[in-house]
Amino acid sequence: MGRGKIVIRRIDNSTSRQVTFSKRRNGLLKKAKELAILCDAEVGVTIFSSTGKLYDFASTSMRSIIERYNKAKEEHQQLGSPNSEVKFWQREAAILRQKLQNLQENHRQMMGEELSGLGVKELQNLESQLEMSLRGVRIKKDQILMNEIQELNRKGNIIHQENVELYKKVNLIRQENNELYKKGCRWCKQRLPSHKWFRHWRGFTSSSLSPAVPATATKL
Amino acid sequence: MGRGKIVIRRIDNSTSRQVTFSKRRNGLLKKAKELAILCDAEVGVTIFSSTGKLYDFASTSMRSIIERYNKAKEEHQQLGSPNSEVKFWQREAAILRQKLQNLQENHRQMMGEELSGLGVKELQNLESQLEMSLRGVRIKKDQILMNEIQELNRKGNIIHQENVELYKKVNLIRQENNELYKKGCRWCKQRLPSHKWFRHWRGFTSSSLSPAVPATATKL
DNA sequence: ATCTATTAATAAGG
DNA sequence: TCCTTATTAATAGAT
Repeated sequence: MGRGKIVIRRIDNSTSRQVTFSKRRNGLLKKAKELAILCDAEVGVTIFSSTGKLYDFASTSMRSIIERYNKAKEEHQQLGSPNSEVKFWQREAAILRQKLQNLQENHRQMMGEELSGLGVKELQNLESQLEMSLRGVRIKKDQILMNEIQELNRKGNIIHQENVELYKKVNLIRQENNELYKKGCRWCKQRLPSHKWFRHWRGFTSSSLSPAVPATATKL
Repeated sequence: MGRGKIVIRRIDNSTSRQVTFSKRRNGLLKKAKELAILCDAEVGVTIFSSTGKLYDFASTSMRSIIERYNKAKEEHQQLGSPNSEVKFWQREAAILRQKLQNLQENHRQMMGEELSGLGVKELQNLESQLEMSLRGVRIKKDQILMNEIQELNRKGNIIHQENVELYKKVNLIRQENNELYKKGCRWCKQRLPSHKWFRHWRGFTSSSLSPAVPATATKL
């Protein structure tokens, strides 16, 4: 798979050996990953270059793979390990692995995967389960959305009320203003033309407005 | 590098997954060997199939590779050490327990349980996932049902054909009968009234009927 | 298991 | 190491 065919034998030229190592190492690691994903396998690869540098890949963890490897080889050789504690935890792990696998299969079917091998009856059960779940999820979602709408309406009403209050206050103050304008400034007794009046006048005291502008009004 | 392009994602169909595993496992091991030879590297590959079967390759020996790996990683916890082994399996069990818990939570949500705590966005994702699954399940189910209907139709047609053939045969034999009746009994030369004729006559030979009543006709 | 069309890996060269 | 390209090798899908 290159410009020419090669024989599988140590590459003499150290530069091309290094180049080939780099390419094929990447290729091997990639293929290992793919195998693990495609086929749901636990795969570990360990590579030491001729210069002693380490490259590795583990679909789970190298430790787990090495332990599993040792265990698999152990079973082939010696069946009697004296350590009962280790055995206990190994059994525990095996049980959990089994449970995980069962649940995973179940879950995959709910995800609509791995449906081959199921009969009509099983598919019907799955279908109604999914329908039920879907109904539940939709109800929950709608509930949340309805609550949000309700809450928004509530806040809207409050704000509307506040607006009404503010309008009243504004009108009240406008009237007061007009009266003051007619009388002239109560402090300096001046009468000014209407367009200069607002600059001259010092404004409302803060206490005259604040009750109508509560903090909630700014939340939205 | 096959008849079509594939995405690297777990293969759903267990048969093709098994076939692909077989092919790619061999490919990976071959490539590992080639890398070791071509580039003078120390290479180890460990593969556990999803069914737990072990496949491995070591250019030198797995023990040597593991030891070198441990040294390189500066992990001096020897893997045969019983003390650390217990700890390893304890951690392994804890990890599996955690995974199981996570998957369980996920699965429960897909079952429409434990929905509180989810936001609108998450609920929407769940909803569309469920819709997708449901579509898949229904398609699968319909497929099976359609196939069954087709098969029944096929069988129905075959039986209908057989019926037609049988009718022909019956008519033929009825004619033959009539002729025999007119001529009188060929064994005893008697002529009997029509209503006594059938009792008298010994019946068809079995070979005259059997070709028209094949085994398939009784299958339904 | 075998076949083969197609894709993926990679040898050679820069 | 990266890029390009011609060529071989791997393999997906079918049988």
